[in-house]
Amino acid sequence: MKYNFTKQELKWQKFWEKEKIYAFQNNGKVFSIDADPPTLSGQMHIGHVSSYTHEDIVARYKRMAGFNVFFPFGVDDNGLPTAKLVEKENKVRFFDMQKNEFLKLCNQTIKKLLPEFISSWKRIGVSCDFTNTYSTISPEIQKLSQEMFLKLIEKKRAYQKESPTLWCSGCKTAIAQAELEDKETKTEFCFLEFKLKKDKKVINIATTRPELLPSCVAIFVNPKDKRHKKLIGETAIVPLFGQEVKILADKKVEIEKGTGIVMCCTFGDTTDIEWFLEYKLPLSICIDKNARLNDLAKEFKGLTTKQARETIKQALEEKGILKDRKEITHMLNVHERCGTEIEILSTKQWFVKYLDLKKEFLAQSGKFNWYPPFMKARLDNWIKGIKWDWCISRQRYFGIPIPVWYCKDCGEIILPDKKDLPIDPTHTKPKKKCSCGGNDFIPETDVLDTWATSSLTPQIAKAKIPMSLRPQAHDIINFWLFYTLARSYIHFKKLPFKDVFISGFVLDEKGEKMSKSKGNVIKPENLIENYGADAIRYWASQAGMGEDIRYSEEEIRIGKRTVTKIWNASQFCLMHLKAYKPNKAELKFIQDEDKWIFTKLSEAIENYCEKMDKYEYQRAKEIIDSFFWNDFCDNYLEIIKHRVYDEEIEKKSLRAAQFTLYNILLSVLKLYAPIMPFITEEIYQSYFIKFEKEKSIHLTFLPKPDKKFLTEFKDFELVIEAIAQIRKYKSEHHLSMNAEVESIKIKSSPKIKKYLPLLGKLMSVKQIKIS
RNA sequence: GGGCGGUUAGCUCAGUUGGUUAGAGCGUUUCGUCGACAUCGAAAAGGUCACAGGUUCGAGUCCUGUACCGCCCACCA
Repeated sequence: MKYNFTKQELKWQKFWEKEKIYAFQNNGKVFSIDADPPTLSGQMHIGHVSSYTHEDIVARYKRMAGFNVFFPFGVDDNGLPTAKLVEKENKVRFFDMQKNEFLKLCNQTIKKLLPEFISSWKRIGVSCDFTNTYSTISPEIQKLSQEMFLKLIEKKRAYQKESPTLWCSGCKTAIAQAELEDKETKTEFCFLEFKLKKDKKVINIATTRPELLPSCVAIFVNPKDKRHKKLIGETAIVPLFGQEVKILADKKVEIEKGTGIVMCCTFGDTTDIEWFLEYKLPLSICIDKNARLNDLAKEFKGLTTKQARETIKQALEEKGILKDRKEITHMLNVHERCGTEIEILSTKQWFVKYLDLKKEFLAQSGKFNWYPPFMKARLDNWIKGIKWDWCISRQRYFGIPIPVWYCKDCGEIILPDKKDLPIDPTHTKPKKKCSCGGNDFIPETDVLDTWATSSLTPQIAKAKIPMSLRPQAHDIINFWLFYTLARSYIHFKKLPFKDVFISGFVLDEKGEKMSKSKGNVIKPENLIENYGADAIRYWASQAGMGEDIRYSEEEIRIGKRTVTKIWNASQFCLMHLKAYKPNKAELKFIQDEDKWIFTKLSEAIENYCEKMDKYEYQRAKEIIDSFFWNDFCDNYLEIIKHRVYDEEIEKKSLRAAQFTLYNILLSVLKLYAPIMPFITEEIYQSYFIKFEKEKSIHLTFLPKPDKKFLTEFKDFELVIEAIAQIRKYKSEHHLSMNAEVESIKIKSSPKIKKYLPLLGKLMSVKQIKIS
C-alpha cells in the first residue's frame, strides 16, 4: 500500500478544522505567539511557507510540551499595500477614481482574494486558531486603531505639523523613514557656474540635481577649505533663475567632493533640511506632489523632475553655464513599495513624537530574549539612527481614517467620542459644536500608516502582554518589531513580548534573492502538489534562526523520502501489532535490545527538547532523524525481526517486542509531529487512536525521557558496535548481509559474551571470536 | 564611512565551556533485494578547518590583524 499524501493531507486538514484541534484554551500555562498577519497578496509565497513553518513548529512543540498555545491568525489587508494590490488586480489607479468607487473596489477585491489566501496557510498545516481569524481593515480593528490614535493625542504623542516630509510621488503620499530603500542609480554630476553678485566672478558648483536650481536658497563651503574661504559672506546669483543666495560656511561640506562648493535647496536631501533649520533659510519649494515643477520654475513649469533635469541641463549648456559633466553611480532613496525616487516636500502631516524616547527604546530592546542574539544590534542600530518622528498620515483613500475634524472657524482639532468609533470623518460630523461656537468642520481626509495598526498586533489579538514570542523575518525589524516596541512602550510602558525570533529569507537555488524581474520566483502551490506539505515543511525546517534558506528541490525530495520511510516503518510495526493490546505489564519482560532502544529514545527526547526550547528546531529535526532512521529502523527493527516472525519464540518475548514497538513508534511520531503534522496524524489515526485518549496526535504530550536502563543500554551498545564490524567485514568481502559466515573475529569487550548467540543469529555467523 | 554575520569534505551545513584518528546529509565509487521500505540497506573514497601572527602542554574552537562573501544603517552637493 502506498501513502497518498495529497488525499490524506487534505483529509487531516479538514479534520483539524472541523474538530477545532487548535482552538485556544485560556487556562493553565499559556504560550502566546504574536504571529505575523501576512499582507494580503494574490498568493502565498515561498517565504511565507518558510517562516510560518518555523513558527508553527514552535507552536506545535509548545502545545505538545503542555502549554496552551495562543496562536492567532490574521490577514493584513489594510492600507497602502492592499490598495496597491487592488490597483494591480483591477488595472486602475486610485487617483483616477472617485474615492467611494475605489473603496468599493477594495472591499470587493479583498472579499474575492481572502478565502483562498487564508486556505494556503491551512494547506501547509499551520496550527493557528482559525476559529478567530481577523482582518486588519475590519471595523473592530479600525475602532481599536483609532482609539489608540486618540490615546496618542491624549498623551501628546501624536501631533500635526507642516514640515519637510518624505514624499512618494508614485503613491502620492507621505511616507516614513522606515519605508525608504536604497537604489543604485546612474546619474551625472553637473559642474555649473554661478556668478558672484559683487564682482561677477565665477564659482563652480557641482550638482546632480540641476532641476532644483529654482529651490536653491544658499551655498555652502567648508570653513576649513582654503580655496573657498574668501567666498564666505558673499552673495551669488543662481543661473537661469536669478535669485540671490548667500554663501555660508558649514563643516558638513566635504572639501574633496565635487568642487567643494555645494548648493542648498529646499529640499534635495536631509542635509538641506538640517541647514534650512539651522540657518533659518527661506523655504522655496519647486516640486509639487506629482513630482512636477511648479511656478517657481518659470518656463520649466509642468515638467516632471526627470524631464526638467534634462531640459535644464540643455538650457544651461546653451548658455555656457554647464561647464562639465561626469557620470557617477550613487545611492538614491526610493520608496520600498514602488521604487519611486523620494522627494522631500513641505507638507502638513500627523506624526508620532518619539525622537525623545530613543534611550528608552534601546533599553526595551535590551530586555528582549533575542534569537539569535546578534539580531539585537540590527534593531539598536536602527533606533540610534532615527532622524524623523514617525509620520503616520497617508494621503490615500484606502486605510483606517484619521478620526479628527478641524473647526472651520478657529482651526481647533475636534476629536470624536470613543464610543462612536470607528468613524470616517468624511462621512460623519462631530456631535458637538466647537468650543469657539463654530459648527462648520473640515474632515481629515488622510488615513493612517498601515504600521500604525500593525504595531498593535498584541492588542489586536487581545493578548496579555508581554506575549511569549514574536516570530518574524529580519526585513521588518525596522518596521514591525520597532513600531510594536515603540507603541507598547508609549501606551503601556511594557514589553510587547519576551522572546524575539528572527527568521531569514528564502533564496533561489543559487543563493540569490528571488524577484519577479529575475524570474526566479518559486511558487509553493506546485510544490505542495508534487511533494506534499510535510515534505516542504521538512525542507523549511532546516533553516535556523536568522539564517536565509536556499530553495532546494533536493531537500524537499529528502523530506518526501522521510515521509515514505515513516510510512513504511509504520506499516511494518503495525503489521506486527495487529493482535496486540497495549499493556504496561509487558514492561517486566522487555529484553536488553528493548532497553537499549528505550534509553536511546530517552537521550533523543532530552536533546530534542533542549534544542526546541531554544528554538533550534532544525537541530531537533536532526536528532529525531538520526534516532528514527539509524537507531530505530536500521538497527532495532532488524534486531527484533526474529522475535516477531519466529513462530517458536516465547510469547513473552513477542509481547515485549510489541510493547516496545508500540511505544517507540508512537514516540517517534510525536517527535516528528511538529515538523510533519500530516503523516504523523495519519498513522496515529490509523492505529493508535484505538488506545490513546486524545483525538489527534497534536493534542498528545511528548514522551518523557527515562534512563532507568542505562546499564543494559551501555552493554548492548557493544552489540551495535559488533554489528558494524561484521557489516564492514561482509561489505569488504562483497558478501550479502545475510550470507552465512563460518567464523569471524571482532574487537570488543568480554561483556559482549552474553549477546553472542543473538549476534550470531542476527548476522548469520556461526562462530564469533573476541579480541 | 558605522554596525552585524559568514569563510570547515565536490555541494549544503554541524562542531557545545580549547583535549585523543574533525562530523552529518546530498553527490561520487563499490557491494547487497522476493519476509516494512531500491523513495531501501552495507561499506569506501574525500578536508594543510580562508590567510598571517599570538596565547597555551595542546586551537576548527580564545586574542590580534588581513582578505573575500552577504546583510543592515548612513552618505548620496
